Amino acid sequence: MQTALPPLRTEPLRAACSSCNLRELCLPLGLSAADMEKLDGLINTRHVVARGETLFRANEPFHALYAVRTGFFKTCLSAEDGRMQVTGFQMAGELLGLDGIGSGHHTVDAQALEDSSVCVLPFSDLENLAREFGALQMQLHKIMSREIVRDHGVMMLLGSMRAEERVAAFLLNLTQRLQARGYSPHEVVLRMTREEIGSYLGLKLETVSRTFSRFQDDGILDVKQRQITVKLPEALQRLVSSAAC
Amino acid sequence: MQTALPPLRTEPLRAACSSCNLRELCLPLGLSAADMEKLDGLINTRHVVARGETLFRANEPFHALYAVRTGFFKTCLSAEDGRMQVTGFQMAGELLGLDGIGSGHHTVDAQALEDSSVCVLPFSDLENLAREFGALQMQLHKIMSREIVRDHGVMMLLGSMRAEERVAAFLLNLTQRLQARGYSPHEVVLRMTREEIGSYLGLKLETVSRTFSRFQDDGILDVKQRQITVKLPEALQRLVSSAAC
DNA sequence: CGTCTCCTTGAGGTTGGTCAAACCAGGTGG
DNA sequence: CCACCTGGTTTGACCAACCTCAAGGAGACG
Repeated sequence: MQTALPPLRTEPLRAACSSCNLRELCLPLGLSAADMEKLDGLINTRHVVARGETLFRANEPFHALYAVRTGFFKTCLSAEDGRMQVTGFQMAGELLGLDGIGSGHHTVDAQALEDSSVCVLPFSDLENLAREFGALQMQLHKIMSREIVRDHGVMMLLGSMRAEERVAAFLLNLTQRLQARGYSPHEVVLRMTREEIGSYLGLKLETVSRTFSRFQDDGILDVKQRQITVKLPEALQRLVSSAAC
Repeated sequence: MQTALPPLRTEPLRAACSSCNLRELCLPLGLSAADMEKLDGLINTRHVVARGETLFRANEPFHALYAVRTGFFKTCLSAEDGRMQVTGFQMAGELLGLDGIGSGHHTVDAQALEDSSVCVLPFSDLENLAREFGALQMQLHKIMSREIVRDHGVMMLLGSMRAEERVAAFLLNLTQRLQARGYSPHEVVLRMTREEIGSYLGLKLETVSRTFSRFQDDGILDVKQRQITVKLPEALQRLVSSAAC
């Protein structure tokens, strides 16, 4: 728990969307070269967030979306009584802050799980630019819609899957996203604790740990602390898609 | 289960946003009179959906958003293995179809739980209009963002609340939305079955039923089938907000 | 009046939670 | 270099919340 907010390091930034190797995974997807340059003009700061620091917290005023450039985040919703629910894990190319648009203030905490950097997208500028060219508008709408669809998937997970299926689905999702970023889908280094995984999946940390151990006994995984080797991805897939049998 | 799709009754519509008594709860919220008239031009059809019929189904192509005019809907996500998860219940003034924007096809089934009618908002027209005037763009973004925030709340519910708290939160949410529409927050007629409530809350129908019975024994509710009288809303509130004690 | 769907209630079982102890890796300081 | 500490992880024993299965009841409707 941090009490004093460490000031975020802010760097002037020249490297922009048009030269970013994440552009096919991020907001600029589908934009023409000309449009992308206009988007470049909007992004003039990058924030560096050290592991453990928060990019923003619930109730802070909302000004901007953030695109993860490097690193790994979690978003966390806290209830009045102190309970926390991890609502997502974000990696390179993914957007943070969409929850703040509706009310004008953030509703979750966004915390870096490793040293990270983000591009700052001032939201009113983004809306103005989106009015200028439809491709950006469409891309923004798609990203928000996909976040809704992702959330529905998590509801399905939490509402009607058993512990094994939840963990399997979680690992598959993680490996697929890593693969889309050019990493091997077989080697995963977990950036989050068992407790954070458990919170996301609606399980206790002991259950997550036990499930990892069971998967290891079954030859599906190799688990060495946070280093996971997926030996039988198809076994995970089977667990997720036909578990009701 | 319906196999033959009954054709949706479509009516030409003159009554539009500017004269709709839901305008303060729906998309036009915050628009000037002039802007609202432009929005009127976009909405030229209304669909009538009989109880039990679907407005759209997963995998159908996405063309439009739908604003519930009268009636009540559920949205349902189905997994490959046949499991269903109710992802939401929508009442007058709420939007259906946001999930379809990202992929161009719907990802859930939207089924009417009572005879209902909706306004059809062709999405490409809506995007064009949103580019013309920022107030509409902003309102659309806010609605999508609030849907994301709502989903996060459901994750909290499913991930870290016990059965009693889930049911209490569900009833409170329902009564609050009814109150915003001018109904008494004490009298609720449930439009959905125990099984649908259970699916939404990640519980079995028997657990929902037992929880209702317990609340009745505790004097919090009066339950007569689907007619619920909330006698002690503050008891529900207490359950939701301080249940960890 | 029979049938159908939905709801209620009971008895018993299972999954995952709780509590507790021990382990492990990494960092710190003597 | 090693002892110690810390946060995170693993594992076991036990327990309870919720699920499963089953029977019966209440309305709605033809």
